[in-house]
Amino acid sequence: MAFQHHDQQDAARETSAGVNLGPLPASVCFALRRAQHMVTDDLVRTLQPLNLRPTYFAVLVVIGENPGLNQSEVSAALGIQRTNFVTIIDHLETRGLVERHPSKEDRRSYALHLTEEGREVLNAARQLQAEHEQRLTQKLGQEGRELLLPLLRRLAA
Amino acid sequence: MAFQHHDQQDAARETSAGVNLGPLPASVCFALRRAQHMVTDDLVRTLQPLNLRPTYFAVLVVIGENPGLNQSEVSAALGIQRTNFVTIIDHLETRGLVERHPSKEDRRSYALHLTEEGREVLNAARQLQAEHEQRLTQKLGQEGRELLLPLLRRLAA
DNA sequence: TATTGTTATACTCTATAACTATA
DNA sequence: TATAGTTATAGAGTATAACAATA
Repeated sequence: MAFQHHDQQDAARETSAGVNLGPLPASVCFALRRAQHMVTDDLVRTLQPLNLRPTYFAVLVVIGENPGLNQSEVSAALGIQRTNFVTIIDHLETRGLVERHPSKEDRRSYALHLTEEGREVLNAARQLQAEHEQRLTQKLGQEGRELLLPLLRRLAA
Repeated sequence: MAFQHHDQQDAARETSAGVNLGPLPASVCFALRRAQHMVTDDLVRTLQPLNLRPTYFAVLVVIGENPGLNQSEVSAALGIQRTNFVTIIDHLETRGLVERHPSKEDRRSYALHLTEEGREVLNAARQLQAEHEQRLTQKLGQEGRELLLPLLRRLAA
């Protein structure tokens, strides 16, 4: 055949130190792991000045876009278990970025809202995150980025 | 309207529950996170019958392909810190899959080798991992997979 | 001095069981 | 009985500092 199967070559790829990694470089799981490590590290450093971890940023985004949701709704939208979400909201509330308002329809739940400072921090974070995203686009190319995102969504679906 | 410009809509995409996720669905970092979660879960379930986590599988692969390496070399090849690698090797040695042989050149370090059982488990794991990989290829399409891997490597570089 | 393996430690993320107060 | 929020707990993964033996 005219074109070679690069998958076969991938299977024998070596690191810079000459270590044979076998099938790992051709594995989507391990490639994802390494890419995510680098990208997350960059986003963590980018949001460092605001003392915001990526997950906390995502929570601010969702509450900012959908004020009044309760904890179960926000955590479900982000794929976080409600049990693990309590600590996150506790932290954001202690920092004065989020408020738990008593819900009028259901006295078991809280309606989540950003404070004024929460909105300011969120706006600053969105700016920094956009710069981080632009850095990735430079790495991938605009076309590369537009190819990558749908492929990742297919994997997550 | 029948068709829409999906690029623009990404920034306002909603979940099935109607929650607005703002810029998150257009973020490479968050898309990576979700994809990796799904893919890793599948690999974990796939290797479950062998009681092998993906990281432990990767360690067996590297030792199998490069017998005689020491702990620092294997851990560096996989991007694991040597300090965190100790527990991993302890576990694999206790299970009888890996042996630490005293190195003849450097009495500080061990030469790592698979046991016979280690080779058997590795072979079985490679078979299961290949099936997992094929499952992902069905999701992505062969072309999708060949687009995805180089993009992920560019991010990790 | 530098490196290999090691221990101790800590922080994040994730996962499960069980409780309380409401519905 | 089911759900929202909570607590307690445990397992991974990842990070740094410091030590003993050896180079």
